[in-house]
Amino acid sequence: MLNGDLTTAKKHFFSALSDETRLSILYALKENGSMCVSDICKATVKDQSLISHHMSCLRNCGLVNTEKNGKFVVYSIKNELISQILDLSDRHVKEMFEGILSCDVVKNKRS
Amino acid sequence: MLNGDLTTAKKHFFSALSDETRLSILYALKENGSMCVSDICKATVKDQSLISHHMSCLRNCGLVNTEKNGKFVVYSIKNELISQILDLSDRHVKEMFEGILSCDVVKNKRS
DNA sequence: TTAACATATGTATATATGTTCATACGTTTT
DNA sequence: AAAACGTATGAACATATATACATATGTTAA
Repeated sequence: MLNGDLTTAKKHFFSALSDETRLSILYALKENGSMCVSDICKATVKDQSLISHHMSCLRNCGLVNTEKNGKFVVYSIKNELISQILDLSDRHVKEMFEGILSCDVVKNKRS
Repeated sequence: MLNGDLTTAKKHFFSALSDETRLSILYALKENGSMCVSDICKATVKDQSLISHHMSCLRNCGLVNTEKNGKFVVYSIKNELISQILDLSDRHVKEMFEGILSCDVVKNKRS
C-alpha cells in the first residue's frame, strides 16, 4: 500500500463525514439501530434518489453495513470503531462549537 | 446551541480533515511535536501562502494550537482528543483501504 | 530607518461535489 | 404477466473549495 494512496483514502473517509445530509443519516442510524432506505428518507426528509447516492458514499467508505431483506435494503452503522470516532468527534465539536462557527468560511455561507 | 448549528459545526470539523494538504500537515505535526510555518512548508513541500490558509482552517476548527515565538508562529496538535480521533480514523482507513479506493469518485479522479 | 525575514490575507480561477431529474433494475403482489 | 413498490444509477447544473498570485502586516537584524 502506497503512502499517497493511504492519504487519499483518509481524505475520502473524512469527506464522507463532511456533509450535513450524510451526518444526519449516520445519526439517524445511530439512534434507530438499523433502517431501510425509505425510513431514512422519512427521518431526514430527503428524496430517495439523494439518499441512495449518499448511502453509496457511506458504504464505499466503510461507514455503514448493508443487508438485503426482500425488496428492502437495511443499513446500520458499520461497527464500534465508527461509533467511537463519531462520539469523540461529537465531544470535540461541542467543546469547540463557537470557534468553528466563527470561522470565516462558515460565516460567509450564512450571508 | 441550535441542533442545526451543531451539525454545521460537525460538517466543518470533518471538512477540515478532508483535504490531503491539511492531513499531511497534521501528520507532520504529529511526528514532530511542534513546528513553525516555514518548517511545515518544507515538510509538506508547499508554498507559504497555501500553508497559512490551511493553518487558519485548522486553527478555526480546533485541530491545532498556536503559539507565537518572536517572528515565528509555532503550531502543534491541539490535544489528546484530536490525536485519538486521528488514530482511530487511521485504524479504520487501513482496514477499509481497498474499499475506499475502489469508490467510483476516487477512481474517476485518477482517470 | 531600512532591509530582510516570517506569516497572514484578499482575490481570482479551476475543479470537486451535492442535488435534482429521469430512468433502470430487482422484488413482491395481484 | 402486469402493476406496484423499493432501491440504484447516470447526467446536468449550481455551488463550494483548494490553489496560486499579489500584497499586507508584524518582527528582527544591520
